[in-house]
Amino acid sequence: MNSYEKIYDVVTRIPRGCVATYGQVAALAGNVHWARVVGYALHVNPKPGVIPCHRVVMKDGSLSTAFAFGGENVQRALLEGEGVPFLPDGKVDVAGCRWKIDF
DNA sequence: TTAATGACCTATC
DNA sequence: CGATAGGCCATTA
Repeated sequence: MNSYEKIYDVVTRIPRGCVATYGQVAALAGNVHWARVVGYALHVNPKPGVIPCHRVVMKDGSLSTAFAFGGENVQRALLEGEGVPFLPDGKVDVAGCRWKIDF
């Protein structure tokens, strides 16, 4: 589906050391209402290893607690490994690491 | 085609 | 601030 392709493309374009929210990815994909669809697309994750799902977080910076690809701690470790700072709340420092579109 | 599901977001109490 | 309800869209059965 083209919708998924767009979502995957956007997620793959997320630079290392940055995080994007579902809503933002959805907005970049073309529709802000695709927030749920983005989650669904990542849930299918037909291209593991190619799609950095760990860079996609909630609007608040929290990680996906419902269906982490292997555990929230793993996602946190991956992000930390890429240079993404974490807050004591266990959330990503979205305030300083939010993906900024570079046109 | 209809109904149900989902890794969301916003508003309200 | 925590919990609940509703809305949004695409995919699947």
